[in-house]
Amino acid sequence: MSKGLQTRDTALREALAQASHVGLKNITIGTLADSLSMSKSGLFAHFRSKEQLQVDVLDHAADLFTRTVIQPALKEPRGLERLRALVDLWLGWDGYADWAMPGGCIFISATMEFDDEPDGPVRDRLVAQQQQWFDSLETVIRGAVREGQLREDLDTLQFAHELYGLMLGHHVASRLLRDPAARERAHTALDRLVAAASPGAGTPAPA
Amino acid sequence: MSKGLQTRDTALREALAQASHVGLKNITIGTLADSLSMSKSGLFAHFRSKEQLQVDVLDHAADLFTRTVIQPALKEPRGLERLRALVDLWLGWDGYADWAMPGGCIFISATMEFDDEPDGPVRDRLVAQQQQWFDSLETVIRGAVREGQLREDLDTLQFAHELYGLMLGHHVASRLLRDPAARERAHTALDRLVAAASPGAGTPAPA
DNA sequence: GTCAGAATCGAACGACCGTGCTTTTATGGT
DNA sequence: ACCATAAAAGCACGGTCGTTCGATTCTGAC
Repeated sequence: MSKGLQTRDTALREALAQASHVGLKNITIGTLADSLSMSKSGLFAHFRSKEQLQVDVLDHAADLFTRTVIQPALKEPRGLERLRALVDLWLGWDGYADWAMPGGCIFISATMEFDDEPDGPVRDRLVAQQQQWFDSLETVIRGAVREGQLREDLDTLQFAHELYGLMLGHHVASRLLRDPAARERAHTALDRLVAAASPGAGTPAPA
Repeated sequence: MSKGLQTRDTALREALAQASHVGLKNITIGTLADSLSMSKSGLFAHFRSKEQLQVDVLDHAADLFTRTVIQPALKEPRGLERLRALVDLWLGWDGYADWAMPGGCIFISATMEFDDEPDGPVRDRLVAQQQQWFDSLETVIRGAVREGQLREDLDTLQFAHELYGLMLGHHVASRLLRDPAARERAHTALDRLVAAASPGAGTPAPA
């Protein structure tokens, strides 16, 4: 790898770490340069604008997410086992303290920062990534359906959304409220979610 | 109301609106002053620091939340009816477009901004508010238990957390993904949550 | 070892940041 | 109508922001 690409990579790693706890909007070329013992302008040259840096950080994070969450989960046998592995890896990702993302999942914080922003390169990329993530979730869920472990007529997209909500709840409980029971609560919620989608479960309740 | 308090109130209203879409961290005395056709220093005098302004904005939002969500819900008969009313009002609150909070629920965005911040006046206030909100949720849920509409041995705190996760999911679906089905999905999730907690429902599934 | 090109630096820019001070203007009780 | 006081304005400060540009140093193929 050429010197330039190597520096760029190091910079992105540090930028991700900083973005995870001050927010993607609030990373600063100057602060980042200091952390890397570089000049502002020297660092700046690698990305041609702050906006581009933000997009690159998102891409870097997505790569990392794929390698540390999605791919390992795909090694588990298809079905509920894979789904549970995915959730566990996901919970681990959100708690990636000390290295990579001391401030917790960057996609969650970036979502809240850019959700009501007008369209733009950063928001667009983020939306695309999240939609792709929902696709992956649905695929894994459908795997469990095909294995006969979840019921045939399950609304897999709804399931994916509820799973996502569960993870968001975990994020708040563990990070803001610092609740030691957060992880256990997430598992409980997942169990209930799976139970309601099991082939045995009757059509639920009155509206 | 004296002139000073009136100005202060107007300022807080505007500050809340701006904070809801640039984030509580990123509101600016200067921008805020311009929006109010005031001088920076004239506005600044009302709050003695930016940090104090942020705390005051949170308090202002909490007041508004109590008046528009909690109190109206308390007019419904205790039990599931009240719980569903609360959720509907809550969904409305998160979509308070055009006035008050064009950027969606400020507590959600503030949570993501301050979750991994060290303790401080702003974070502390936010945590206290959220914990109080969880208490209110639990109280309403317990009301449904006492009415015999939810089962006796229900873990009401777990229920509250899952309900909160559901709302967070709605926030993402409606604001980031702009999914028109977001509200319907939230209702579906609530139905499932209630169904699983109904007195009829058997002890769910294998671990 | 040379030399083109890549990588980095240093200095500067205009703009805006939060905050402190002093002065001007508006308010409202008497 | 007066006047103490409250509210707002004006101005300045040191700092940081993203970005530009020209000069400098380093890298790596030949």
